[in-house]
Amino acid sequence: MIRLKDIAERANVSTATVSYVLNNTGNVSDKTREKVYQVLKEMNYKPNEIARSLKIKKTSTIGVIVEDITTFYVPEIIDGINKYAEKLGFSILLVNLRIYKKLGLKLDNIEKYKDLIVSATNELLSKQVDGIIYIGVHTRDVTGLIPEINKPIIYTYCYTSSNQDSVNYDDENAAFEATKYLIHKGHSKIAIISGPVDSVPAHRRLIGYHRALMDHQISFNPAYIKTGDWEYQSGYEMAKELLKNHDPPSAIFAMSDVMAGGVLDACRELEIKVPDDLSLIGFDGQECSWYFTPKLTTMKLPLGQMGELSIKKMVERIKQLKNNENHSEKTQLLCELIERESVSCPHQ
Amino acid sequence: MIRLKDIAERANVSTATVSYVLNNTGNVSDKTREKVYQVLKEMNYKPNEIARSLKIKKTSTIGVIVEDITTFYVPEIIDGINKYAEKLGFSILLVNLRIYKKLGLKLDNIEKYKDLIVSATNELLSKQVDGIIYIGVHTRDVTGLIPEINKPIIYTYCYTSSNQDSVNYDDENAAFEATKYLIHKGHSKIAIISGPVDSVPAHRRLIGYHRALMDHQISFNPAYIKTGDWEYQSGYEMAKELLKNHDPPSAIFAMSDVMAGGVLDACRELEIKVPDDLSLIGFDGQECSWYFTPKLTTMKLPLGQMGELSIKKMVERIKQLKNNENHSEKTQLLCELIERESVSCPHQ
DNA sequence: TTCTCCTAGTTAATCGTTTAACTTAAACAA
DNA sequence: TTGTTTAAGTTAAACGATTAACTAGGAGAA
Repeated sequence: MIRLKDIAERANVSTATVSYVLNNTGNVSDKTREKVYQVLKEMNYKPNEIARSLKIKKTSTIGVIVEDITTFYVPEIIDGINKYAEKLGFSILLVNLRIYKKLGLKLDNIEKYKDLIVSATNELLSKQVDGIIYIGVHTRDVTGLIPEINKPIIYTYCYTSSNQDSVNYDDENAAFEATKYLIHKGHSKIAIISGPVDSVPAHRRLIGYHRALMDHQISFNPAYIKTGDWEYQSGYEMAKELLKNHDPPSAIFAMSDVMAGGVLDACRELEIKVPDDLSLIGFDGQECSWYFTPKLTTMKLPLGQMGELSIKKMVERIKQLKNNENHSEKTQLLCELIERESVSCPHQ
Repeated sequence: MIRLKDIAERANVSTATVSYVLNNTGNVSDKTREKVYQVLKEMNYKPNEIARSLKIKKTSTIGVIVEDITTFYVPEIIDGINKYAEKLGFSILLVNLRIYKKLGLKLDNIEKYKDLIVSATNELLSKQVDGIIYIGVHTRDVTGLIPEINKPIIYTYCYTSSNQDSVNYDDENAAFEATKYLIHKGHSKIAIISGPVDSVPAHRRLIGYHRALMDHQISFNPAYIKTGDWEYQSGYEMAKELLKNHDPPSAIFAMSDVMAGGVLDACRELEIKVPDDLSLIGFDGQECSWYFTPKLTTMKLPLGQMGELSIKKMVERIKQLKNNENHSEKTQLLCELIERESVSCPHQ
């Protein structure tokens, strides 16, 4: 490994001079600078960032903690983070908690959950990251899960009720827009398959749904509200309940694409044609929803944007921390409706 | 930030003693050890791994380069890497080339391609990673793309004709098994929708397909071989060509799940029922194939295993490098057939 | 008593950078 | 001529760990 010192010796200057050349600081004559550049190239010098980090006390590395990298929304968020991290010269130290594999889908062992997060945080802190981005599960409130550290933390794809930075999408607005879309298509018998009752995003989306109905003077029918658990099977079952109703809805808004997948399978069994006999709108904008039959109309989450915004905010906070400022802000991004084939105007 | 020195002062010992306690080396009396432990806990000490890395010349960090983190196979490979990296105390420095976003799907600007890889490698080298895992595109030969470095490189999900370490799956065997499965179901008119002619894996799979036919004395019909480009649209078009044939196949083997998706849409248009009138088998085992109608029978890639094996091999190589040994090996893993609903026995 | 060996520590150099503080010599002003 | 300023370097002390080499003191042997 070629060191700065080797360059200095070969170029007959001090290590300081080489360092000044590399960092474009200090007073170096053009002649010396040229000479140093030449030797640098000759010896194919690559700076040791570890040594540099130790001295300047920053690593230009940010830690990204994800609960499970194989869940559909994670890669796009990371991609968004990357997009800007690269421009700004930040590297990404990735910690994949593999939390579902370790604790099961329910995540009910909260102590173990916390332990995993604490040790991930410690790992990142030991490696002297300049900040941490936490990509959680949107469904869960992560307040108090990550220990206080004196470095910026940005939460994305998860809620925290403490006054910390977070980047999310606007659940209420997205549900409002989805419902409004169905109403504008002429539907008034609009059912909804929600997430679990104790879920924050499910709750907010329900509010958006109600608001859209009220805005259009559509009376609210409690029989049209079903509670699922985000997964396929619950979509399937709730659809059956809805469609066997004596006054079935003409449209269903499923709060996840995979529940919408379950609805479609229920419809096939009951020989109900989508979108001819029933309109269906999903939520998430997962790639797989394009392959549904019919191709699913859905609300696409702004995942890439969330990643981008997270890293931008991170860099801002790092700067502010240096000036001893202390800000934080919760940001909500808008979702985008993707019109495909699963919604049409109702009969008659 | 609490330093080792702070601990030493508070415990009235030298920094060396503290270091010996932390690393469980040297001669330290039980009494002193206890005292140090106590202070360590009191002050909530977290070692500075950057300083440590500088001194011991290893970072316990491996660089993972991916061409595009949003492609379907990447997260599962990373998850596999993580599984073992964590146990062994390695962190992951992730570089996402975002290569499709930068160079387009064709990747024909080979110089720019190389540039991106070189600068990713330099970044990782500067950060002193102990080795690099390169997750490529299976379809492309990456020989010569990554510069020679004196640290282990493991290639996975890509070919390299040089004698470097690689971890892949066995294309020929997978195609052989898929074809054999159709034959055992009673099919003999088996068409195949291949990847591009110049693609190494497509070529190998074709060999496996041929071998299965030959093994069962089924004559080979050139009209049953179509060339796609792995994408949906080509599956759709090639299916139409095959099915309009005067002697259409009773089964189609599509070399990617998304091409199989195209086949299904073609069948819907032509009112051909899958699996009743036509059997279909895919390749990849992407999650979305479960949501196809009917649910797709497909060959699942051993992605998690590939990740695991990559990191295992990496650790082995790091150890060997210390002893100045120099080995390398190309490993191929088996795919697994997932039986779902898109294959049945042929009529009459 | 004297010598040797152990045990339990300490001292200080080192890893590869950065950078404050210093030096030297030339340029310029009065 | 002398003094001041500036440009272009150099020197050496950090950064926070590790570890080879050393030391001091006690135990045991001869």
